[in-house]
Amino acid sequence: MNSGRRKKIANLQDLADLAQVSRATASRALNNNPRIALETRQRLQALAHEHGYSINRRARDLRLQRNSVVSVVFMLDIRSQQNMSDLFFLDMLGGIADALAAKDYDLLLAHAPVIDAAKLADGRAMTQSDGIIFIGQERQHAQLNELADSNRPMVVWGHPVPDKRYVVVGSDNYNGGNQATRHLIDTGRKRIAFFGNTANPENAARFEGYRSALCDRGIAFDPSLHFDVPFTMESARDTITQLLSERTDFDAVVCVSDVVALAAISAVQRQGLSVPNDIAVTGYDDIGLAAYSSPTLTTVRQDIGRAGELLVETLLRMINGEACGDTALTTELVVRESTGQAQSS
Amino acid sequence: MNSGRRKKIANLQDLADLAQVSRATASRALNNNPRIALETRQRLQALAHEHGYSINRRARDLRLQRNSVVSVVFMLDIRSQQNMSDLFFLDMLGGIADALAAKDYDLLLAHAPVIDAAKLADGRAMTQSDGIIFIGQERQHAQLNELADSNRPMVVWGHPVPDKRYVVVGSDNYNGGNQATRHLIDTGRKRIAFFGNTANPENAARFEGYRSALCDRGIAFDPSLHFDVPFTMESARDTITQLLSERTDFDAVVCVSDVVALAAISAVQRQGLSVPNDIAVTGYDDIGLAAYSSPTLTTVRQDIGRAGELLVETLLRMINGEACGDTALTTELVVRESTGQAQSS
DNA sequence: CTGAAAGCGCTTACAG
DNA sequence: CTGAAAGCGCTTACAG
Repeated sequence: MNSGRRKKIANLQDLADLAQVSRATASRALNNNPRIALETRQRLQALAHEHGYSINRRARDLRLQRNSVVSVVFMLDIRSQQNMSDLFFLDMLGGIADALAAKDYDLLLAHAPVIDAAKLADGRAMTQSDGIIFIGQERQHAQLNELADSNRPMVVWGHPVPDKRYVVVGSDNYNGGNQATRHLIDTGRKRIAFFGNTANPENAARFEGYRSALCDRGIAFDPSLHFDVPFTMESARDTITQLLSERTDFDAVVCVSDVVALAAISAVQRQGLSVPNDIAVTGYDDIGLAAYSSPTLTTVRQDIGRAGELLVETLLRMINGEACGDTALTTELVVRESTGQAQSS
Repeated sequence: MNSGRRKKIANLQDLADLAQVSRATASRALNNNPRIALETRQRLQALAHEHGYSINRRARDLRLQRNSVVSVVFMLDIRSQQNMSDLFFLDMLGGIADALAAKDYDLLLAHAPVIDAAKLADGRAMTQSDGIIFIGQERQHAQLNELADSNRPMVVWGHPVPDKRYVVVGSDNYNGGNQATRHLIDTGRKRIAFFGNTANPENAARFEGYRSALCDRGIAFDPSLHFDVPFTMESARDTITQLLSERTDFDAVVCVSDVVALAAISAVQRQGLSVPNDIAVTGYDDIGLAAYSSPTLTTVRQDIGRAGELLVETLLRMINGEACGDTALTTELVVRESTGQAQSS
């Protein structure tokens, strides 16, 4: 008759005592090691479950010299709702979380709006994880390169910049920009502007796609139709409103993001013009709202949940010592109301 | 002459060897223990920094019998952009991340769209962290109660339900609903509808605030003006469009969220009516887009970054053994274009 | 098929 | 002011 049967099982030793086996056997049983008799394994596993015991991962990982942790570093300021495309990143975060969970890795979330390479290199995200995923490459390229030199597994969401020393997963930005522009040309637009700041590598590639689409269709590129527009909703609308009050000698605009596109639509409408009748507009990202604006937004979509998975797959391969190349996700043009057939000309 | 001066410092022993002290002294020095000579401390700290060594948290935490980890469980499906108010949660996540970092806790992110109490109770989020923050109370109240019985520190973002056994931090929903409704009455609206599903406790409280505002101003509550509307943008617009085709015998509507409000505006406009001239609309949350819709949206705002901090503060107090009560965040009405003064009547 | 023992990297009471 | 030793909870080569 065992007394104290309901005693709290706090560690492997307690469980082993209860089952009348050694700690080693208990460990093997819980890890389903085939060297242990099946019956013993099942008995131990049932016992563990019954008493709500599960292996202490901290101790296991210490012993196994690993972390089972992947850090995700958000290099955007997520504490401001200005940048609507953050929504896009939440979706990606969900994809990453699910993919990591499937591989039994923990997701350590770090928020580092301004990346301080030296500080980050010393920090936990870097030193106590098996690898890192960086979200929001933006203009922090130099610091990322610096971190890459530490030779720890890392992968960055963004666009491959020529002298980068890290692995990148991102959208096929060139093709995305190209698709949007071709669609506008094909629906009869003649003077197509480009809205967006091309200091950002992703935007620069979208811009290249735009230029070559024009070229392919025999339309001369007019540099005066490239307008630098801020990335946030707030300033984008002001800038575009200002711009439209000065000139509207274009019949379409390719925007670098849905946020910018929505700002553009709003500004065009305030100017008393119609989208798409007077000016057609395309976005990029296909955020949830794109299907619900008035008019609904034609945009370049990518499977962002899949992007999260891909980031994880790539990182895990690197953790396992494989060499990995960059990946560009396929883009797809989603045609909605903001780009109807050109009316005149 | 030390040879191998650039040898990799992998642990405390290496550092101690290099500095010609014992492991114990090295440990105390890095933890800035005043029992160690100041000079020794500084020397060791400099050495650690120089060689890029930092204490292995896994080992430290194992020894210290703690985790230094807080789990954040997202009970929403973040992998779908339908629910625009997710944006709201990303912002909250930022607040949580920053508050935890300030307290030297790691943030373990778990995505559990459908919460399985039994599974979660066994899982890492629960067993290997010092406490848990749940985001997205919604209708998972029963499971949360079940988890609460494990007596582990946990705090939930949501609304205090009568028989709950967990600590809640949330918006002052009653007051929020009340503010919005009073504002509509004060600007001359007579027949004010309510859009939203009140099975959700937060929404139910907002509804109560709406009802009592009517009552206070001597307006009879008309149950036929309460419409159940789905929470997602997609279905909300369809439902409201359908609704408006049947009846429009109201001149204002209090919506349970900005998402619903934006859907409502869009549906009203499709009906050929004007917001706010024919129907005024209020939202809830003040998501980034609220300031950029057409018309811009009058809504109930709460300081969501502060909400994140509050969740963390509360949880940390519980981890330290304090008993904690619920907290309701102050709400603030932000008046924009969607609720101009009533034109007629 | 199972167990005794060593050791992952740390911290701290105890001793000096 | 500093060190030797024990131990946090686990896993695994080695031995039987």
